[in-house]
This record gives sequence, structure tokens and C-alpha cells, in this order.
Amino acid sequence: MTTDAPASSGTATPPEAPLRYTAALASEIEQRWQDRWEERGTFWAANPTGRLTDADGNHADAEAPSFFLMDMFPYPSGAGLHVGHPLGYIATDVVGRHRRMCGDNVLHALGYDAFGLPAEQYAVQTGQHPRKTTEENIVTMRRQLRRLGLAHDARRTFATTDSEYVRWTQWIFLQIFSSWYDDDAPRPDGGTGRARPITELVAEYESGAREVPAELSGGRTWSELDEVARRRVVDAQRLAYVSETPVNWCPGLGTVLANEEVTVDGRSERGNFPVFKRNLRQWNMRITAYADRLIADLDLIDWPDKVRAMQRNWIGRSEGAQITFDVVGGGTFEVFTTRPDTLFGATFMVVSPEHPLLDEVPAAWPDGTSTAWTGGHASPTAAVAAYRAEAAGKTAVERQADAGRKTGVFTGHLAVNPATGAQVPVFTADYVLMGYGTGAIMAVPGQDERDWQFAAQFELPVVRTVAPPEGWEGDAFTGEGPAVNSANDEISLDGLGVDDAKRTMTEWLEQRGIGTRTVTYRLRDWLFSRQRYWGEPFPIVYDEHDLPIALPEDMLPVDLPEVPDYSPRTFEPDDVTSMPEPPLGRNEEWVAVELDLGDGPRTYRRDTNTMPNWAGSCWYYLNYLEPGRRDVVVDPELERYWMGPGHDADSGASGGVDLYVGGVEHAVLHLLYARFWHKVLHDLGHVSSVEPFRRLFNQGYIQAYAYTDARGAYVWANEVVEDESVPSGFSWNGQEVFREYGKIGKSLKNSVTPDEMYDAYGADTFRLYEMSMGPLDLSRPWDTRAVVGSQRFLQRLWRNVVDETTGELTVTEDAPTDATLRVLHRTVEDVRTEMEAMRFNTAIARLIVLNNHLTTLPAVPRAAAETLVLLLAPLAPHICEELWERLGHPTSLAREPYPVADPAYLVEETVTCVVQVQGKVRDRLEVPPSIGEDELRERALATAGVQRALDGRGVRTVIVRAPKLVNVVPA
RNA sequence: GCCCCCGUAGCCCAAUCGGCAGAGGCAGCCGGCUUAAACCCGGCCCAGUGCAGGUUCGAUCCCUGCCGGGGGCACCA
Repeated sequence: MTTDAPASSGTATPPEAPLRYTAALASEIEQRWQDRWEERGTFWAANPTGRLTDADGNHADAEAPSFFLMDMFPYPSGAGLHVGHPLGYIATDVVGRHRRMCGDNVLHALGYDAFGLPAEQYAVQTGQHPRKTTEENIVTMRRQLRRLGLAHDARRTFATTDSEYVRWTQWIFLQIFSSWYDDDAPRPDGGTGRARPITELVAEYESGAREVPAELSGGRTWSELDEVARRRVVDAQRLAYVSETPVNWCPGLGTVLANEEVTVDGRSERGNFPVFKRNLRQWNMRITAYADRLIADLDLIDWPDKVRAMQRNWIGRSEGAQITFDVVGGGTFEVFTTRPDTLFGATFMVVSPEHPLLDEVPAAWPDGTSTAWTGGHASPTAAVAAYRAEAAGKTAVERQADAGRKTGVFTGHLAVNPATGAQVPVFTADYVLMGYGTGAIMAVPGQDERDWQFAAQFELPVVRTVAPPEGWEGDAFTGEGPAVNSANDEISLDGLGVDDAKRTMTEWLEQRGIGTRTVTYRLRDWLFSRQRYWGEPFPIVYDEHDLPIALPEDMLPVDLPEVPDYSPRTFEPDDVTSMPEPPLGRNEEWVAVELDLGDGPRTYRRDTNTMPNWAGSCWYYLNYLEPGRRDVVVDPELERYWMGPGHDADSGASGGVDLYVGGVEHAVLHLLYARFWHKVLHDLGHVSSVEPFRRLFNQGYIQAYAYTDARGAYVWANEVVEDESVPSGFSWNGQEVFREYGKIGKSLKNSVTPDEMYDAYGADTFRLYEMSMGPLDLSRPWDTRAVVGSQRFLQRLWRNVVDETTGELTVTEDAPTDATLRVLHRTVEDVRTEMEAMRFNTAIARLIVLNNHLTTLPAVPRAAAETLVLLLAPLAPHICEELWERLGHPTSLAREPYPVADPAYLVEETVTCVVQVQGKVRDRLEVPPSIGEDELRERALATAGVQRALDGRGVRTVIVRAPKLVNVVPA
């Protein structure tokens, strides 16, 4: 049996011991202290300036280091919490309380990420307005978390759905909309490339300092463009822009989704619905402009290697060349390749089905077209149209199922290989993706496995340009080797290694003006609009030209309008032909709006999309610094104090939140988006820090066993018992059941709630158990039965100080003995080390040792009790406050200095020296720690154990590691 | 298929620089307390570190291969 019914008889208060530390007494103490902390403002963090002072009205002490501590933004679920949820909140609370006792000014608060799909779905299900259900859920969650005793500054809480917060989310959107990325602008850190206000771009065009890019101007100068054309030129360069691009359309959710929200199976991360590629006009954010900085600055921050690797991987930087190919009969197109050295082996071309080259294809098949290439169609026009339609209807799942079995069709186009001059056929195939590189490749079957497969399928020629090793029997050879078959009148790569060949070829291409060195990224721009109700509206209107116009700041926030129906228009999950239909479009009075934006009152049309729920979590850390500001998104002085580079010893060159704790599931979503927004705000001068989160810590998950019966149905885990008589070892109601390990939740019937723990043990026991289960970053199984161990510890602590019957203090004023002082100071030293390294499980183990030692004494010396209480206070704050008060201290221990060990008591009088012969322990010696090597060697050689083990053999060498080890090596 | 992390007692987990395999908790067993039981107190049992090699005076720790578990990526040119 792994999960007892939580209430056990041991927690009832026995009449003979009215002050035993039972769940009832713990609850009384805990709630009393929670009220006091709130009334006294114990955990108010003082800002250096402005309205937020500490409880005494003081601003931050300039001498005290600041420590900005954060949990990942919780989403207030309607389902309530289970025991896995608080793990991270307890951990950050322990860190915060510990840092505070170490003298830091700790900022720790918790807000709510309350927009988004789940909130909306919950509201639709319950038939209520999302604002109502969201607010109710926040109330419930606040109550459950307050009962944990978290030392948050309650003045700094907020929800992303607050109108005051939405104002600034929209304001930041407008900052991004009103910016462009200047690749050549110098940065303070020495690099080049940063966001600049779009007004500066316009000014440069007007003054002639900058020429309008030809692909945007159609060859005309700025002065030759009319007003609308100029706006199109500028709009195309904004960091937030509207464009018609292939996007992820999810009919089942009724909205488009970002790449990061689509699983590798091509389904929505939420709801697991199919996702289709559709060309739609949508908002995008130019995160790709920051790709290099998002990679490079990973080196500045203290994050788990795993998360940094995931971000690097997601951004997917690859170096190569872009090469121009001429199309026979006119026109050109570009390909991207990481292997320009293999150009001589490019025997055909492949473009993605969405490629513009296919908008016009020859009307008839060229002479000699193989029937294998035509797909049975009479003309390229028909073949390409059919293939394009087929590709558009495929989900990513289907595409993936086909991986390896290549499909495609000849387009009728022929291209010229610039190295060989040969005419090669251009195919279209869906293994080439429009969103990566140029959407077109040169196919080199000799050096690329995918191309080889395609070539085999369509009977295309193979030319090897890298010599495979002797005896190579495989297909494509992608390894290192000398170039072959790679020479023309102007250039020869033959004999060069891959790297040299790449360089030589790229130089030749650049000289000839038909290629350039290029870097490409897997990362795409961030698709930023959703066709849902419960999100931030865009602060954008459109004029008669259908061009976006930013609303002026004084019109913010744009609040959500009431609509007749806020449910999304969803479709059959596989309805490919469906079109998104934003709920905000249902309120025509709101959509059509008359405004005076400078040229008199005119009618505009509002944007009816909403922002993704990531928007709110992209900047919430800044809002903790001083929520509710009307004049500025964040006070620069507060940002420098709490987050600026060098604001404390550990903040480094990047600055940012000192410690950010949360699950690893946001590694490439929230954490990438937030870094992007932060860098834009940094470029525009709103924040001094370069990165939002200096140190990231991923906590593990608490999971639990679940049990299925013979039919595979889940049974209530808390009713399962261990049963030797059945093979699985577990039974439920007398029938054998089978154990699995998985997420805690209602569906697995293994849920345990914090409320049950508060009732059965109290919050301190619950906190202590969660922290003692193992290292914080490891996932581990919940075991309700084991919680009692933490409760026993607190009971023994309580009894060491308070008489269970009378409530009298039992501590003695006598000085501790030398032995007690040694244990005490050893514990202080070790606990400090463990706490600083966030190894709370081992810190707790040391505290238990000390407490058990005190239990053996006739009476506990006050000095030892007080030190123990202070050491334990971050972990079990309520009982420690209570004991601290009973020990005669009128004020909270929240800011008492964390104990420091006296080194005098850390020195051992004797050390056990291990005496080994050939690595095996043969004897032990009690020696003074200061013993010299020579003396130790002599004494070790003289021991009976060594003599017996040597058995007359000579000694070759003796390794001495004074004072702890001697190892004798026989001859 | 590629990459990363983890395998220590029945269970959760410790072990600093390569130096006595055990800090703590749970469960189990024995004893004490008790009219009795629970709570509580004391004590005990329990692994040679997933497997096979290698380096070393000495390996849980470093290296190689394999097995098991977890995670990430996956037609990215």
C-alpha cells in the first residue's frame, strides 16, 4: 500500500498531552502566523525608491544586496492543485527566507497568467464568462497557496488579465510594432545589430541617408513612392508585422498556432488536434532577427546545459551558401546549401510545393521527359497543380509517415548547374520545406541521403563528388573525404577536404556573383495572432488601405469587448478548407470605430485577433518591481537595482532575475519568447539588463504510482494494498492490480491534494516532506505513507523545547557541553553549505541529526535550541516562529541572521585514519589531525593489520594522505 | 536513427579532489512504555554501487562497450 488515507490516529491530540505537536496544533500555529505575517507586512520587500517600502516605511538599504526570486507564472486552473504543484513554490520560498536571513533584500511575489485557451475552454464548458471563472480560480489558488505559508510580498501580485497590466502588454506590442532591426547598428556590447525606432528609418529614407531596399521599392526612390507605398515599405520592416505566410491552422481549436505550439507529430500541443499548413494573413514577430544574439547570449547566463542546448537546437543555426540557378527559358531561383562543395554533383533541383517558381510552369513536358517523372499527368501545369493540392491537404503526421518514401513530380522547368553548365530537371517535393532556407535545394544524391532516395525513386543520375572510403557499399556518403569529379575550366576542388572545398567553392561563387556565404536558421518568425476571445486585443486599427495603424498610447488599454458569444468558431478537426473566424469580429459596433488620429474623425476597423497567452508572460517579471505604474512600463532605477548587470556579486554581464525556478517544459516557448522581448526592450533603452533570467533552475516533477485492474481500468490508488499472494504484489478489493508510474491526476485516480496534507499533517510537515524527498531537480514518486517521518521530526523538535502537557519551556540555560557544541557547529556549517547549494534534502538530514542528538540530552540547552530553530526556519517557518516566540523573542525571526559556525568547534580532536594494503582496508588508527606524513607512515606500517596482510612481503611504496589514509603497496 | 541525463539496501535518497560504500527518511523485525493498542522511545536487519571490460596503489566517481529508465531532436538542405 503506497497511499494511506491521510488522516491517521497519531495526529489526534491526546488528552494527556494537549500541547503535542499534532496536525491540529500545527494548523492552529500555522494559520496564526500566516495572519501575523500578513498584518505586519513581514515580507514586504522595500524598493530603493517609490511607493513600495518595507513594513516600517523604509526604502531599500543601499548596502544590502538585492535578490530577485521568481517562480514560473502559474496558470489558475479550475481543477485545483495537487501535491506536485507546490514543489517549486516551496523551494523558492525556502531560498527566499534563507537569503533574507543572510541579509539580502529579497523580492518574491506571485502573479497569475490568466489569459489563454484553457481558461477560455473552462469558461465555455461551465457556461460562464472567462473573466468570472478566471477570477474565481485565482481566489481558490490563492487560498491553497497561502496555507503553505509562502513569504510573498502580497502588494506585488497581479494577473495578466488586469486591465492595468493589459495596457502595458499592448504598449510593449506597440514598441515592437514601432521598431525595425538595423543589422548594422553598433551595440553597447560591441556587436552589431539592434532594434531602433521605426521613425529613425523613415527619417533616413526622407533625408536620403538610406536607400529603400529594391525588393520593397520596386526600383523607385523614397520620393517617387506615394504615401501608401511608403507605408508598405516601412510596414514590411517592422519587428511586428502582418504578412501572408504559410501558418499552422488548427481547425479543432479554431485558431492558428506558433511553430513552438505544434508537436513533432504535427498536432496542437493543447488538445492534440491536427494542424495544417495554410497561407493566411497573420501577425508575426521578427524573432529571427535576434537569432544570433539569442544563441550567443546563452553563454552569459547560468542555465542548465540541457535547456541551453534545446534553445540552440531550436534556433538551429547552420552556415552554408546561397546559390543562384538560372532557369532555362528565363528567370532564376536561389537555393540554400550547407555543402557548396558538392555543387558539381547537383544532378537535379527540388523546390517546395509552396515555392513561387511553380506559379508558372511550362505548358508541355520537355522532349524526352521520362514517364517516371510526370506522375501520369499530361502537362506540368496539371502535374504541379495536383501535387500542390495533395501537399496542402497533408498533415505533418502524414508527411512524416511518408519520410523515406519520397513523393514529388517534375515541374517541367530545367535549371542550369553553374559549375557544370548541365541542364538539370527541377522537381517539386514535400521533403523540401518552404519555411527553411529558400524553399529550394540543389539535390546532390551522392552526398545526401534524402536526395539519394529521391534519385533512386525517379531514376535520376548520381555523381559522387566526395570519394567514399575504400570498400564503401552504402548509398549517399556524407562523411569526410577528398573531393572528386569537381573541376571545370575555372576551378578544381579535386583532392581537397570538405572544409577546404567548401571555402574554395564559396569564394568562386562570390567572385562570379552567383552565390554568397549565408547563415540560415531553423527558427521562424513568431506567429503572434490567435483567433480566440480570451487574450489581449491588438492595439491596432486599419484604414481604408487595409494597412495597420498603431493606436496612440493614451487610448490604451484596448479592453476586450463584450461579444454575443465568446466561444471560438471551431471546426471538425480535419476540416482542411475551414477558415479562422475571430470571436471579436462578432461585435460590429466595436470593430468599426470612429477615431481622430490626427486628420479629423474617420472610421477605422479594429484588429479582431488576440495575442497568444505567451504575451503576458513575456514581461511579467518587470511588473513585479512595481505593479500599477501608469507613467512607465518599469522604473529604470528599480530595474537597475533588482535586475541590472552587476546589481549583485552573481549577476554577471547579463543581469536579470537572480533565480528563476520552474519546469523544463517551457524551454523553447516562454523562455525563448521572453528573452526576445527583453532584448527588444533593451535595444530601445527600457531595460539595462541584457537577459531576463540570470539563473534558471528546473525542478523535477512529483509523480505517483497508479494502479490498473485486469481490464486496464484505473482503480483508486489510495485503496490499493501490498499483497504477497498475487504475482504483481498489489491488490485492490481482493483483486490483483498492476502498478504504473505517472503524472498525478484525476484520470489516473492517484491525486492527493495539499488540502488533505494540511488537514492530516499541517503545512510545515508537508513542506518539509517535499523538500526532503530528494534533490530538487529530480523527479520522484509521491508516497503519502512516508510523510509521517517529517512529522516525527517536528514533533521531536517541539518536545525538545516545549513540554507537551504543560506547555512550559523545557530548555536549560546551562551552557552546552563540548560534545553538543561540536555537533551544533558541525551542523551549522554543513547546513549553510547545503542551503546555499539548494540541497534541501541533505540540509534536512543534518538538522535531523542535530535534533536527534538534542533528544538524548537530559535538557536541551537554549543556545542549541535557538540555533536549530533558526537553521530550520526557512524550511518549516511556522513552527520555528512559534518556538522562537516561546523562547522569548518578541519579533519575527524572518530577518534574524542565519547562524554561522565557530571554526573552533569544527576541528576534530582525533581523526580515524584508514590503513589499507593494496587498496583494501586492513586496520584503522586514531590520530591527531595534525599528524605528519612520516609519523603516520611509521605507525601504519606497525599495525597488526598491515603486518598480517603483508605476510612477510616487502613494501614497494607507501601512499600517505595525512591524516585520513595510508595505503601500503606490497612488493 | 542522432544527442543529453540517470541506474547505490524492499522503497525514496547520501557519500567534498578517485581514498572506510551509509547521512537522513519510509517500510520490516525485536524490545521498552501501556490493562491493551496507537503515539512515543531504544535497538536490529538490509546493498558492494545495472552488466562486462579498461586505467589506477586504490573506482559509486575517470574511459570503452552493452542493458534498463527518462528527456530532447528527427526529411532543416
